[in-house]
Amino acid sequence: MSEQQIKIQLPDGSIREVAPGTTPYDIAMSISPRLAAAVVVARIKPLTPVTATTDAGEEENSEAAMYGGQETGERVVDLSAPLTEDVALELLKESDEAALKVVRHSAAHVMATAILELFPETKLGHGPATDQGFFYDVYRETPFSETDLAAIEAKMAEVVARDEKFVREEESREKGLSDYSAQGEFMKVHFIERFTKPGDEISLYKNGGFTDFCRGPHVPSTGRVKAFKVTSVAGAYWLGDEKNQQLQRVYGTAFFNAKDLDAHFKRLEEIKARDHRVLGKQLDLFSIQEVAGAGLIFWHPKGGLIRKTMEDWMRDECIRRGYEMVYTPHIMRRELWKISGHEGFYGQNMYPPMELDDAEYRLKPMNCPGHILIYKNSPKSYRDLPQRYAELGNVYRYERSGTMHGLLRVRGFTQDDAHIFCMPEQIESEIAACVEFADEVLKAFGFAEFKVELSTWDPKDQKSYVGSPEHWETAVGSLKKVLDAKGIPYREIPGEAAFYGPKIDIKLVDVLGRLWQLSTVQFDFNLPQRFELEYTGEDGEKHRPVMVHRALFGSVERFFGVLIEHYAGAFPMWLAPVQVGLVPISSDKHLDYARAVKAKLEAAGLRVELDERNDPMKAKIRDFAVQKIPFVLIMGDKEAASEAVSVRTRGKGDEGSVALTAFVERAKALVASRGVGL
RNA sequence: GCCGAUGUAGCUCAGCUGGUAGAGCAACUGAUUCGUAAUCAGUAGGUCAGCGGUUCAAAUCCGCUCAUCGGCUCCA
Repeated sequence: MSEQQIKIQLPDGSIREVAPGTTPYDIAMSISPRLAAAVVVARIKPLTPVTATTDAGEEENSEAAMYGGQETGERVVDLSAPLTEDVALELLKESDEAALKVVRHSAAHVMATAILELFPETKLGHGPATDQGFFYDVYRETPFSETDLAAIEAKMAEVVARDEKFVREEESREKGLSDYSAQGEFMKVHFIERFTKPGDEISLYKNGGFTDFCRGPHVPSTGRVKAFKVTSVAGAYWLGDEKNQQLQRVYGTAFFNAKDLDAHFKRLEEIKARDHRVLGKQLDLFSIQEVAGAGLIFWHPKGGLIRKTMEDWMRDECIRRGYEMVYTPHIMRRELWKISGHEGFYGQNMYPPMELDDAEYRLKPMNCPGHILIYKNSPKSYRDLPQRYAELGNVYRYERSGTMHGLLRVRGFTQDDAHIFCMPEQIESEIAACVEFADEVLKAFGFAEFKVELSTWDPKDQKSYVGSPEHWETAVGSLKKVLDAKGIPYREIPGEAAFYGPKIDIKLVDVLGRLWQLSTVQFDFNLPQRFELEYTGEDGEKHRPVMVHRALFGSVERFFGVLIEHYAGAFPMWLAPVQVGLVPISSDKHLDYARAVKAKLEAAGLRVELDERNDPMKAKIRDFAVQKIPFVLIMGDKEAASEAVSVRTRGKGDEGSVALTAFVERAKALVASRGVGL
């Protein structure tokens, strides 16, 4: 058999016949030595369908999953990996995204090499590539300091300079286990036990004196890790469980060249410049104050104005779509939370009870029970359904102290919450309407793209959920049916559902391509039962309604935070707290005209600010520009004489003088269109 | 909650090994009246996050608390 040639298909479709054991590197060399020097790793895909999975790789093996495609047998391998069967071969150069992940993973090995040379007592966890770079989880009594990180980075440069080859070796699982146990490498032992089974050969990668249990692949040698940086260190729990010991997660990033590395840090700076916490301060939109408490938001006048605009839009849209606006109390008796089940299932996230004369009260973490009480307050007939109650409801949730983050993760927030009570046969059309509404919300606020996740329960952990398996099955079924009918692609995530039912989560994609969880449409078959909700059917009998719980902004605070970052504070005209800034060229001569212009603009419903200071015109223009005001109108002798304004548009600059009436029309039209551009 | 870092004027920050706080911008006052991103000068502004300790002396050293930042975890 060994004499038999194997077929290698190249991307252009051509086929080469080579001896088994030939490596991708050999093939690259045979094409051109320059190609061989440029390639990093190879992607192979068996030409004949795979019959069995090649290895014990479990799905949880994230490092394996990263290089994915087990179904097709497609995988990324070392250039030095001997080819043993007919495959389609793709030689991946540095520009390939898969190659980037490989070099980052190799960088993690380089970092581990450096760490062990400097701090030999350190025990290793794992070191995967991430979207941003890589990390290595390690255990060491003393935490690494900033200087340690600098030393690690310097040592890494030495390891790279040594240009050590990454060599793959295999040995028996038993030997690996006993060696690692002897060295006290408890984490490596765990990984071997978890990702391999008795009798397997395990793979090790060596570079110089460093060996790591690793699935690979790697770049050919450490010298290929050309541009890297150790960025930070943070705590992480072993296996993500806070009951376990705390590891140190040392973060870094790596690229094939310094240019990409620089671009990466430039992008981080751009993200920082868009940070809603930074812009919130600069543009005076909101604050969080230590005396008041963490995670509690103060909306300043300008942020408040944007919020009002968002809320007005949302309320109008709800009413147009057949919802009715309701209001429910912020605190309610503890008894209610016992009935709803929140006391048991959600208690640890609720603020503790307040003792009053008559009973204990708790702040609401959700609006559902309030809406249910409204439903229950009068008998309902099938003719009344669906009932759609909407509320911009303030809820309070106890978030752990280390978890707050600007507007994105807070303790008190406003949900644009609604609950739909309907008959089972109405459920699919109601969910479909919710999904359409969510789509409309995202479009209206300028987000073009979104991703959908369907969260279902974990059947192995039934005690964490309420409802019978049949309930879950039908509920998940109707959510899927709606998504399928609309042709919306989605990812199903078992175990991610709320305790009371499955849900559709919609994550929007912002201008920088980041994902944000906002809209959610949740099925709830728990509360109707607990509150014994019913309606009288056509048959005169009592029936139980079905309940849908949905929030589209999700949280007004979070949505606002994402909006700030999406627009980098340069809000479209309809949302801008100040739409027009007025600059009189001379604050003596032109002030009267400027005031008259202001009055006219305000009469047209525009939000205007007039800078009356005795400062030079340029300074006033600059101040308005820094505040990212859409239009700045400059007025001097020429304008005053002809009822005109000189228009300076954000992002465009000086557009010259136009008649005041013409500008008013333009501005009004822009606001009415809710357009993003100016 | 956990690991690490940070907290100085409204904002951005400086303040070495302890000797009693400083700049730029903003604010205020005055001068300037200007054609598309920072006019000039002056004035005022700080319990150095809070509490406690060490010391003749603490922004600085130590402890605790609070908050923020980067992560873990969790979620709207």
